[in-house]
Amino acid sequence: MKPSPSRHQRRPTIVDVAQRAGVSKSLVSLVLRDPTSVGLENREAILAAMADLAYRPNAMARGLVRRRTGMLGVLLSDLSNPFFGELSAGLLRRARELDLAVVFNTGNRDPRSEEEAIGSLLELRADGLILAGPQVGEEALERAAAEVPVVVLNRPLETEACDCVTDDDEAGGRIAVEHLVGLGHRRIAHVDGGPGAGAGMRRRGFEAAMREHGLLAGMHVVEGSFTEQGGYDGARALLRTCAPGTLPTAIFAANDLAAIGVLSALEETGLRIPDDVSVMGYDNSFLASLRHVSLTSIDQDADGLGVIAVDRLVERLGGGRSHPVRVVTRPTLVPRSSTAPPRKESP
Amino acid sequence: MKPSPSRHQRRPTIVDVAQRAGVSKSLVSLVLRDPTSVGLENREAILAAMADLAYRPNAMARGLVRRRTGMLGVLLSDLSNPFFGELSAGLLRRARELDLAVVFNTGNRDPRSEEEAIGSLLELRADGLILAGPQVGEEALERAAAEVPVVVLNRPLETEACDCVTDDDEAGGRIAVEHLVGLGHRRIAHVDGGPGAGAGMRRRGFEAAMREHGLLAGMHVVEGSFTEQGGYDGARALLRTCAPGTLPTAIFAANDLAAIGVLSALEETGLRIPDDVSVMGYDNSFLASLRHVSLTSIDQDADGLGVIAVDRLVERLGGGRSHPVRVVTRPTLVPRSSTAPPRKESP
DNA sequence: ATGAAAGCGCTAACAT
DNA sequence: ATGTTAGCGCTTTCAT
Repeated sequence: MKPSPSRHQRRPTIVDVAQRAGVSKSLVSLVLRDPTSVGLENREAILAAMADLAYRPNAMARGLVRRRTGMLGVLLSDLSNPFFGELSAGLLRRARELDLAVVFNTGNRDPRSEEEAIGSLLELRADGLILAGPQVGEEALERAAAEVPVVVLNRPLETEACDCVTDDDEAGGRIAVEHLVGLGHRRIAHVDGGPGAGAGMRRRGFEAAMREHGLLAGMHVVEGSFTEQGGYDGARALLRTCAPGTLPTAIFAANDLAAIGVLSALEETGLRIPDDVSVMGYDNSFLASLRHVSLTSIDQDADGLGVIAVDRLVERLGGGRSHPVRVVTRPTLVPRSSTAPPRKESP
Repeated sequence: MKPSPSRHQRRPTIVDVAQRAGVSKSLVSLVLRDPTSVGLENREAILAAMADLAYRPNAMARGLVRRRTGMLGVLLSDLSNPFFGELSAGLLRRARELDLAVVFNTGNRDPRSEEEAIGSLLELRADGLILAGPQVGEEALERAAAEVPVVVLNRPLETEACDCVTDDDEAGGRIAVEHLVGLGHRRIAHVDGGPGAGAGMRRRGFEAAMREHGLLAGMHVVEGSFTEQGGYDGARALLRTCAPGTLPTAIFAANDLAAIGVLSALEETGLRIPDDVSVMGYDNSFLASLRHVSLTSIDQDADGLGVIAVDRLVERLGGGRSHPVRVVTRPTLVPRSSTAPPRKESP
């Protein structure tokens, strides 16, 4: 009969290891950090004892005294957006390389629960925070930054309290226009991302480039969001409001998800892509690369952003820098088969 | 001139709060757990002090003495698969409801790095582990289970050391066949998931149902994988090997991603969906629901699986159960527009 | 090269 | 109702 039914046994501590190896805890602790600093004989005894007991150092106890947990806290605004999946992949990979653990959390785009989520990461004593597209107010960001270094991703910031790394969304908007104009399009519409972070910049870039090309007359901007539904609704609105024959020959959506919504709305109306209308997205997520979709998109290298974020944070943690830093990455065009020159209408 | 340039100030401890409120640490500790058990006057003084200092309890210190961290460790086999995105959403939501933090990690489907990832979660002293589709050997699972309760998701298990919750993939395979046969299909192919967890069961369900319907003659099974590429390659193989006129009228892919690959391969050949060929996926991920895709799929309720996993784990943690449990959920059919009756060829 | 001792911030008996 | 005390498992001077 088992003593306590299937209870998990007390896990071995550093003292257990020390006893079994016949040394003091200090020596065991030393071996953990720098085995060579311990005499060969003792070292081997300790190593053996650790293996026998399946000893696993307690990161909390260590964190308590070291005042550093080796954990990075990450807030993702949205688990279901593939962009964040790719971001976390980069993040995790880099963190592992640096031997850091990552604690994820999300607030589901709700400012209140985001604050709670951040609070929870802080209670766990994450050494630093990476906030991807947070919706909380800047005061909340500053409060967090008063406790640990904070890197904010993909959200333009006023405050100097946080580091900030973001894709140049305005440039992205311009690149989209350049691509379409280069193809010969003159009537171009944008289904924007609504109030989401970065949406405004993409729209401004789009508008500015259109203006510079003297294409304001044929420009349309309709409201959308960063979801498939948003793109669908935006495209429907476009279809509804445009006089026949003045329909844009190209549509640039705020992100890939929305672009897929646009695709659907157009196809439902019997329009062919890219023959009748060209469509572009943003993010170059795996959705865009699906053969069935094959969407021309603007790549903001989510994976790379994750890596940069970790590196900036670690730089701060190491005390190597104390002034805030703004990193702005350049998006790039990834042409696929959803864009093509417009059909010749009148020569 | 700042004392130490932009260093983060020492964070207030329970002692700081106690001093400021003019009481002992114990009282502060009490207020943290049950405010009503403390005299009104002191309680208010303590609450005020906490607010003034922006005090945040140190979860590590607490965890050290309580022998419980309130953290759940979660291993995801693949960040980029939407299935896991939806799973984590359910997981996180339920965990938050129960006031538990979640620590994510991944081993990128590599057994060795998965073991490391699990080790890291264990060092952080996660109270329990949820492993979604792990690739590690059963001994590794047993070793982990010796330290904390472990719930394994979507992987059939021999060992009794872990709880195990999984979708009934074999039933899923049968459901797919029933749906297609009900529509009138007789020549049906399956692009399988290769060596991935659950792939074998789906295939077996498919084969069994085909046999029961006496459809073995028109059955094809080709190798694929849980990726778009796998589906694409599988469908190409099918197209290549089938004699003209004997091409299956329906294809069931191992998951949605693969189904999208199948879609692409068929479309490239000029085949129309569902007019020429019906296509089904598995997972009912958001991919399937994209209007542009609109894929009939088998739903295994990823979100719900996440909830169940947390609940099972918590049940163990509470000591409410010590024998292992197997939860098998029933998948359901979600019909969309990628399946339809086959074209009448010969009446 | 090794050990002793003093905490890290908190909780949980045990007093009062 | 409130204070005292003894750790939780570990690191880290400081001696030896």
